[in-house]
Amino acid sequence: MLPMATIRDVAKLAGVSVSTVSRVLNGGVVSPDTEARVNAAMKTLNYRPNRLAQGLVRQKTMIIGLIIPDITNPFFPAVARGVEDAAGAREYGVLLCNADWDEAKERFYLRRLEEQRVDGLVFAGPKLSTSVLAELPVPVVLIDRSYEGMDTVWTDNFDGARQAVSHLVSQGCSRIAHIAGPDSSPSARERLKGYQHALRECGREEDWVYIQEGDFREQSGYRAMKTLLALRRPPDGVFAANDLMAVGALRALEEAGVRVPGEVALIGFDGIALTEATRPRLSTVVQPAYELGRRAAELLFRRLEGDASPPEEVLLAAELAVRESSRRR
Amino acid sequence: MLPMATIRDVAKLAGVSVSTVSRVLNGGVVSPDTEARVNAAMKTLNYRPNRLAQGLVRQKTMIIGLIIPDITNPFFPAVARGVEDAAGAREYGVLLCNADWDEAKERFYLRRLEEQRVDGLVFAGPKLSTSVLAELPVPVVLIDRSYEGMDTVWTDNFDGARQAVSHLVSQGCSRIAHIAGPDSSPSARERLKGYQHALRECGREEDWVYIQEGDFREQSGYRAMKTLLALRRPPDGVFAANDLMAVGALRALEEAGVRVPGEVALIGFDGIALTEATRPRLSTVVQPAYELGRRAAELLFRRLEGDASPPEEVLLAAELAVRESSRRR
DNA sequence: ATGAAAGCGCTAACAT
DNA sequence: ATGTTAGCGCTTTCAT
Repeated sequence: MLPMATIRDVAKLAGVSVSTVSRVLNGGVVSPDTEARVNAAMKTLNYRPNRLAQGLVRQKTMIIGLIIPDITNPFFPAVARGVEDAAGAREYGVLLCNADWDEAKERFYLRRLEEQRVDGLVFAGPKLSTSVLAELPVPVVLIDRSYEGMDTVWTDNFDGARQAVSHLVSQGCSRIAHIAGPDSSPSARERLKGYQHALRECGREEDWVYIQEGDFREQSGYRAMKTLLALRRPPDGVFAANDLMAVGALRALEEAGVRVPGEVALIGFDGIALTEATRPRLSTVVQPAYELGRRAAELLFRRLEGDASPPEEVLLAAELAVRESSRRR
Repeated sequence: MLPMATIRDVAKLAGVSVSTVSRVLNGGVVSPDTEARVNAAMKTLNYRPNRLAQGLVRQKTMIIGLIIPDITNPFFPAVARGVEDAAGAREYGVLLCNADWDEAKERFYLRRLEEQRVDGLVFAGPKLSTSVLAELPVPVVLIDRSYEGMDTVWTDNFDGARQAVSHLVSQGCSRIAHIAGPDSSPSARERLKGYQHALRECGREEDWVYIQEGDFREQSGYRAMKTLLALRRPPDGVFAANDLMAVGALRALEEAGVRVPGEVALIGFDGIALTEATRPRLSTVVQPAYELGRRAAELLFRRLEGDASPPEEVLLAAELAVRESSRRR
């Protein structure tokens, strides 16, 4: 538990100057003989270079920030893991922040990360005005939300939703409902648009009456489905804007004794593990969550390495996974 | 995107010395008048104190490390969230590391965190020898594994397992199997012991022949259950050492057309969200994952505040959640 | 109440 | 090939 050795201690023990030690640390020219002595000294002192001090002079901390809404939400662990793997490979650390879909918290953590002088930032919070993000003194990559002039990586939510609805149509559904996400979420809005577009394409705008807004949580899917079932002519196909709400809808269906997919075909969005555990297994539009995180971090590192090309918008494909809850034929 | 203002810039603009600025920053004695001028200067320069520089002189970084096996494993997000909440409340940041149950990675990240001069560490990796952890120059709190002389917080795995088995007995099971976790996991070993103990208590050691070892993953639970079903006299009750393996077992049971809980009663361990999505819903022993993380972090902060009392072992209770997969009467 | 100056542990010119 | 030195941005005595 003694104070950690400094570069000075190493220098003294090895009988050289601190700059020589710094050189062996950072790969400068050093005679093999001194290098050996320095390394020996480092070992006996169990020396660890101080990243704070390095950061202060080099003006980089080798830390990036990651702001997400909530790591306990099943969509984000894979995102975080993707970011961490990309960072770890480059000797970067990741500072994790849970902002709870709360603008004040997003702001709070942003400030903290500024004070920490993180070298860059992956931001997956939906609330904070993008203009404040654009003014940050470090590169930022957005996840799941675009903004003119900033780097973004996101899933093609519009197309994913379109695929889901087309699939329901192909299964013979004639009244297709949508349990939408909160209007404040950019990706929820895209999914809603994709739903509307797909129906318009086959001349069925009248189904739009079956739109219910939820908040991405299981309970809201349950309630929305209850509402839909109480209609005079209930839908026979339901596209939920995320899996959690789809699971809630499934529960409502089950309680009402409605056969799935027989009477109502159901599909979700995200591709979380839960979808494989339900019976029937839940069809879903799989988001490449890990890739989302990894690509975002990799784009960030390209910026950190000096790439000054115009802002990129990386659009990752969503993939339809047809399982039991929507398969009728 | 201009370089961030320093304390010097603030001092100059406010017409005072840097030490005065530092005083208003840290609550020293300053005349109301100068304080106002300094604050104004900070605001116009959008000044953010540099935590690196502060850390270098104060010898603390306000960062703690968190080493876990894998954030995408459904048990850990809640743990991480607990740690983060406790840390955030004290203005600390959390550096997240995924060590993948891999000793080399645990070692690697440990080194990284040392270099980062984190003020302390919550360690949930199962592999690394505890003696190296005990020698760290900063306080460490272990999760889910105890070690003589170190702070630990963990779930009462032994008692949780005992509860699970007693419950199966009470449901009339006469041949109770255990799908164990890997022997390398301390908590898996405790659960196995709890299973054995409970059976011994009612004189049924003979059931021990029904022990199958898995690796905590879904697939291994599936395979273990297959093996058990192939037996001449298969078990009529199964306690899986975690929920993921229980889900796998459930799948095997379903494929074999075995009624659950009618012919085989099943119970898992952990209390992950998946257990509510299966049909039948999976009974389980709920671990207080969030609390595990929160308490670990809080114990760590007590140490950081100078508490030098003897090492603590915090044992959190596991709670039996009886759902459909094991309820027979 | 305020300022001057030393130093936290390191890197990066600049010398030699 | 190696050493000397001036900072990086801050806190903290010690003066005044």
